[in-house]
Parts: sequence; structure tokens; C-alpha cells
Amino acid sequence: MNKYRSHNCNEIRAKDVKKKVILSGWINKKRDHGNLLFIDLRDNYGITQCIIDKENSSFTSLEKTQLETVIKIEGLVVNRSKETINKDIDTGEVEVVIDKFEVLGACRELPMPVFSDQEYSEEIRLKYRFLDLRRKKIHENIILRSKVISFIRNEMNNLGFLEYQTPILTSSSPEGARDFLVPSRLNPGKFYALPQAPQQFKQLIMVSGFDKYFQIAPCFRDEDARADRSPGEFYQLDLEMSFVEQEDVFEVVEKLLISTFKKFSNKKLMFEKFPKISYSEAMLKYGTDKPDLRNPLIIKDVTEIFTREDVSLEIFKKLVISGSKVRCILTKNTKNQPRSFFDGIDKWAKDQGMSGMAYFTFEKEKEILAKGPIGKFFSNKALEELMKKINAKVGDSVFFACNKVKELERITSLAREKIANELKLIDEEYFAFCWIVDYPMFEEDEQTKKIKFSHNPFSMPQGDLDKTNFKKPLEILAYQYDIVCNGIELSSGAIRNHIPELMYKLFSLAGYNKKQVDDKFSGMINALSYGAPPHGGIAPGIDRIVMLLAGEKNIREVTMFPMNQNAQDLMMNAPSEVSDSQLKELNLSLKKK
RNA sequence: GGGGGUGUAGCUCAGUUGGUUAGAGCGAUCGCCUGUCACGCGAUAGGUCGAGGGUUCGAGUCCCUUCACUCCCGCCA
Repeated sequence: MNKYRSHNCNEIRAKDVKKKVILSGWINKKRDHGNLLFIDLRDNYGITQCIIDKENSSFTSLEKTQLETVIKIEGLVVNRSKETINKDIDTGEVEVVIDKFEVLGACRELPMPVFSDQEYSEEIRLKYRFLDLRRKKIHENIILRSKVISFIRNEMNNLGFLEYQTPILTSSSPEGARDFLVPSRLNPGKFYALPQAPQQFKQLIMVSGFDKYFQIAPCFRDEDARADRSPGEFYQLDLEMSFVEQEDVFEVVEKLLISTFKKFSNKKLMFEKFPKISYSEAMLKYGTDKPDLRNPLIIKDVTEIFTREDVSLEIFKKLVISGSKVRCILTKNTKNQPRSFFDGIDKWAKDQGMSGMAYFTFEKEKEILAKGPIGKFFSNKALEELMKKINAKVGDSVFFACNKVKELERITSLAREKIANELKLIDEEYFAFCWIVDYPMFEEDEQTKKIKFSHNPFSMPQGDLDKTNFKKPLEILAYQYDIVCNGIELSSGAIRNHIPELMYKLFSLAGYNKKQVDDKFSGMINALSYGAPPHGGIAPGIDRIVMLLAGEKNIREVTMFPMNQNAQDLMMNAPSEVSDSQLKELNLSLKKK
């Protein structure tokens, strides 16, 4: 028998009564009655109540032992009397009468309690992550993460994919996020980069003839953090397939995500077949390319109404003449909402840096009228036309925003979320997946007005390439797609461009000449010219999938050892300074501040 | 880079219009308690009120600067 334990702390049951057992674990909680002491002993698996009384010579020293000390106890399993059974724990019908105990790992005074429902500051949690991780909720989240990853691996294998590793030390890529750089000792003055994603490698794997690849891949991007975005590093389920069209990728991913979400969550799927929404439609209807489809509110363009002569809201009309658009959000049957609801939205909008949100409610006396601050600026006819256009009924309200398209999209997207939350229109018991498709290949850089790749330079343009009008690059769509769940972008992917000549052509539109492309993407462009299969893939974010499954709003709740917002690891003290000799060996010198 | 929020005991927080010696719960230490499971009861220790400056007879509270954490915008092909 193992010297530390005969059972774990979630194993002993009524059938074990009268057995001599050895348990090891952390002191989760003590309840000291002076002559009788209860110890809740905790390990990864659960809790067992242990008991000792004054008759035992170890009583006094056990009584003085700190919480979170690791101890080993030996004792006898006994039944609890009926009225002392604890139904909240699996071992609650029994307890262990301690015969002797031994401290295996002493514990100093705790900087934060482990057994508590309190919330703690991120700072203290991250500094003492090893204590934080002992706490039930996050401990279970991390175990869930492990199980999800293992399930996904298994499913991918079943779907015929094989897992291949790709380099961590690679070359810096010119586009996209900022790279983490690693100096090369053997090549002074030169740097590796950590991969932002194994993008080029997975395409090379296809060129190498492996057909179906996947990897739970670490990705490194030196960009600022968000609640749903770890600074520094995160994981993707990276996958790529040869001889496929967009639909083939969709089929695999839908299968995988549906089985994963059904297995690990009790929430319902809003759609078993994920709806496909074009990028342009999403931007109009939801103001974003990551819409939360649990939210029933839809944005509509009503610019036309404000060109009518019988609408006299001059502030909007002037903006419309100078190129702004007006978009609105209709809320059903809200005529009885208190004034504070409407004004609250308006005030909130102003807090968001907008000029506020105008609103009114459709009512009917003799004829249709608009009740609200801007109602008087609309003629009867204009109101009827508006109602028809946005499918409104008497009793519904409508919120308007007016701005240049890009800002308008941002505003209405946020407003859609805000209003839905206020009206409690979002059912938290659902996962609503969708595909966003038909991304434009290029976009105009706002500052420089130059054409640039809007997503991924390696994506395949849509349509018959002979007929594509390369003179109007902004009109070219790509086989580029995102998958979104509950307003969170889970991944993006594409059918790749495997034709070198076309690649040069597209890069030239974005201002890169042949030599620059050859320099920057030598590995890949070279490979594509030696017989590359048509291929495509996608890369769902593992952290975000687990976050959704765990019902967490912050990615650190499903990450074992995350960095803080400033990309520092407070526990390991990273990043840190290095010695002069290390720098010298790397042929680096630091600028004095 | 920009905007918002927070910062008071080891932890979680309260602290009124600026006014006596800055409080509570948990934790720690000591004492009492043989059926608790957030055990109970009593006592003690524990504070640069994030830091610096200013206004004031007087600042945890008002003003300025700054730091830390966090949320958001930019950024994340």
C-alpha cells in the first residue's frame, strides 16, 4: 500500500465502515469544539470529514495546525449518526476517526483564504495563483478545460485528422499582430519570432501531402489584453484540410462544436445548423461581425426617411446631406416602459461618446403619432412610411443614431446590446452559433487611404478569377469566414490561395511587389509553386470555447497561469531583467533610459 | 496611446456636509466549549487610509500629480 493514502478524499463510503484508512490532503476547514475537533480534509477529488477528540495525544498539535497545511491521517471509518449526515459532500454519510496524523507540508499564514466564497482582487489571485487554483470553482474550470481538450483531440482523430507539431521558434511575419521576438545567439543581430499562429506551417503541411491536420496550438501575439483575450499567449484548435471547399470545413467544425457543447454544457443550442450571415449583412443588421444572435434586436437603415420634406429633424438632415446615415433599433411593445428607461439609454449613449440616441414610441389616437422628444419632427405620413419600413406596430419604440457609417456601426452595435440587456431580452440558457461569411478581400486604411488586406492575405478570392475585376479590389470577396457564438468570435478561417501567380497579383494590389512577397513569405510562396493542393481551414480558440462552456466572462478564469493586463506574470515575476553576460552572449545592448 | 472604475487591517468591505482616539466580518494569537459542517462564545494584536504635493484651524473625505489593478476604445492579418 502507498504510504500516503489508501483512498482519496472523495472515495470513502458507508461500505468502508470499520476499515482502517490513510488519507492525505489539505486542511480545508477546522471546526474546533475544544474537546472535539472536526477537520475537513480536501484533495483534488473531494472532501472527507475527519474527527479527533481530546483523548488522543495528537489532539493539541492538530488543533494548532494551520488551514491549508498538507497532512496525512490514519484512522477508522465510522458511520455518522443520521442527524449529522452531510448531503452536500459525497462522503457525507461517513467520517474518519483520526488515530494519528503527520504534517507533510506546513503552511504559513495565508495571504488569501482558500475556503471562501469571497471574490479577491486579480492582483492577489495571480500572485498566489497556486492558492487560488485550490479554490473549487476555478479548480473545476481547469479540469473542464483538460477534459474539453482531450475530447476535442479524440473527436478530431475520429474525423480523420492527425495532430502534428509545428515550430515555436520561427520567423517574424510582416503583417498582423506584433511579434514576440527571441534573439539568436548563433546568429548575432537576428531574431526568431514566436508564431502568431501556425498559419504558414499548416499550409506547408498540406503542400507536404498530409491532407488533414490539427493541433492544439499555442499562439503568441504581443497585443493588449481584453477580458476575453489573454495577453501574450493563447491556444487554438488549428486545423487544415486539403481538397476542400468552404462547406467541407463548415461541416467538420459544426460537428465538432455541436458534440463538444452538448457534452460539456446543459445549455441549449439555438441552432443545430449554424446560420450563415454575410459580412455586409452582419454589419448592417448587428453593427458588428460578431453578433450575439440570442439578442433579437435588429438594426435597420432609415436614412431615406430623413431626406423627406415632411421630416424636420434638422440636426439629422444636415448630417445626412454631408454623408452620414441614420440607423435605428426597434423595440417591441415598449410603450409602457418608464421614461427613465428611454432617458437611461440616451444618457448611456452620451457616456459612450455619442451625441445621444433619439427615440420615440408609436402611439395611435385618431391617427398615428410619435410620442417622445423628437416625435414632433415627423409628419403623419412619414411615421406611417417608417412603420412600414421597419415593420413597427403601435406600442413599439424606436431608437435612432446618426453618424458616418463606421462610427454608426459601432454605436448601434453597442446600443443593441445595451437595450437588450435593459429589457432582459437575452436568454442566457442558449448558445447561438453562426458563421460570418463573404468577407471582403481588401479594405481601405482609414489613415493612409491605401488598400490593405482586410483579414488574411492567404485567402482565396471568390468567383471566377477570369472575370474578377482587379481594378475594383474593394469589391472582391474572399472565401474567408468566422465562427461566432453569443457575440464572441471563436475563430476565423479561410479557403487558402494556393496559386502563386494569383498571390502575387493580390499582394500587388496591397502594394507589395514580387520581390517583397518572395522575401517575406519565401517558405510558403516557394512551396506553393511545387504542386500545392487546394486547401482551407480554420482555428477555433480553445480558451474561448472553454470560457463559454464554463459560463465565465473572463478568460483568466479558464487559464491556469495567466498574465495580468500588462502582460506580467506576478507569480513568476516575468518579464524580468537579464544579466549583462546574457545580453553580451546574445550580442544585445540596452538603451539607457 | 486614450477614456471609465477601484485602491482603507493579512483578506473582503463600511466610513455621513471636511471635525474627538479610523470601524465590522473573516483570518491570526490567547482562553472557554464533545457533534460541527460558514460551529459557537470571550479577549488581544494588527492601519504610511496606494504614493507625493496642495487647500484648510483641521483631510480617509476637497484639489493637483503619480503609481497599481481592472473594464473599454485604439490594437488583435
